[in-house]
Amino acid sequence: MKELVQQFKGKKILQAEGNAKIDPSDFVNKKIVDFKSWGKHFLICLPKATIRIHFLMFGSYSINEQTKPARSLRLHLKFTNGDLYFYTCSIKILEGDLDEIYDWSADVMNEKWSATKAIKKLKAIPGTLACDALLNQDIFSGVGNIIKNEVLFRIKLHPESSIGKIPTAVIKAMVKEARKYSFDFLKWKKAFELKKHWLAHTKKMCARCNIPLIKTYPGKTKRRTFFCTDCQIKYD
DNA sequence: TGCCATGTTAAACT
DNA sequence: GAGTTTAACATGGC
Repeated sequence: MKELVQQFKGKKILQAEGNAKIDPSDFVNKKIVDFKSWGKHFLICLPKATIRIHFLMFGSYSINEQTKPARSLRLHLKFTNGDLYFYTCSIKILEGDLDEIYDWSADVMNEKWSATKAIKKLKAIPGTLACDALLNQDIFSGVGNIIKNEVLFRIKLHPESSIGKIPTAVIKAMVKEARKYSFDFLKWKKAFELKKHWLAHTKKMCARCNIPLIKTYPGKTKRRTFFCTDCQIKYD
């Protein structure tokens, strides 16, 4: 999405409407300074404020639709060269310096991503389970439940392993794979072949052992988790 | 056709 | 006050 909206960078917002809780009329006549993202946050930077979009579970967007979309419109921004539409998303206005609001080094897809800082943050929460740690947006901003399951499977780590008991080499592998898989995820999503590459998520059988995978809702996050009791090692 | 889920926040609880 | 649970959002996929 960030790539597709670049056509509106530097453009002035001619019209703004929608059922967002914030007043969209504030955006009219403001210029888009930049588009940024931090994990699952999409940021529309205006001169003195930032529009923060989060798509939650079912959010969507469209660009330059010819006919007015039938779906309930959360926000529509009109530009001289096209239109940007948002549906079913959370919209919030951020005031102040984004560098103070966001830790860019926590975003797994950001160029400022720091594996070293991620490892330090993990060391500070030894009692946390691996399945919860991977979903912690302050450590792995951008990682969601699918990526969690796939990363754990790929590094052969049991989701209920305690962070403090996991060997350093495996922690390093987790941090490295979280970033790598996120880039693969984007690549496969663009090719509409995301599911084709799932090895654990929603799977019935282990791709390595060919034995049934376990499906549970572990940890504090209680999110759907698929894992193999044979090849994913539990450290506790 | 009904149920479930790629996520987060805030209110309502304990 | 801290921690936990529930509701809300609202739609596509299976």
